[in-house]
Amino acid sequence: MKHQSYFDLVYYVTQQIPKGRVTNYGAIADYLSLGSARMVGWALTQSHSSSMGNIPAHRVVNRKGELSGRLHFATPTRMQELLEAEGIEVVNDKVVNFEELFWHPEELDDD
DNA sequence: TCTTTGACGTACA
DNA sequence: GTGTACGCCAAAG
Repeated sequence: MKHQSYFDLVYYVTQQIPKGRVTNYGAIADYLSLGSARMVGWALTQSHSSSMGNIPAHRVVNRKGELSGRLHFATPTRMQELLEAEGIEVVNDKVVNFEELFWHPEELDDD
């Protein structure tokens, strides 16, 4: 690891999110000490420009578990489709059992 | 350089 | 529960 922008840090953490789990912007921002959840959101807007490319941004939702960033995907329904494909229930653009599926960066529960 | 905006979150009326 | 205000900090115009 070398000097990396908060962008890369956000991308890295986002990629660590286990399949079928979700997290929110505040958790990542706090874990990386970015100081603002907006930095996470902003980084994800540029996720398509990241060197890694495949950033599972669909696993990152807001504090309410709402798919606030769905409009930034290829299609507004893309985010929900990806979540449902991982076994996550989405109703009315919100994650069902969000608290149960919530994942914290510190847990790093691989598998 | 200044102003506005933003995939957020918390506080308060 | 809803609406408004503010903090946070970076990018775009």
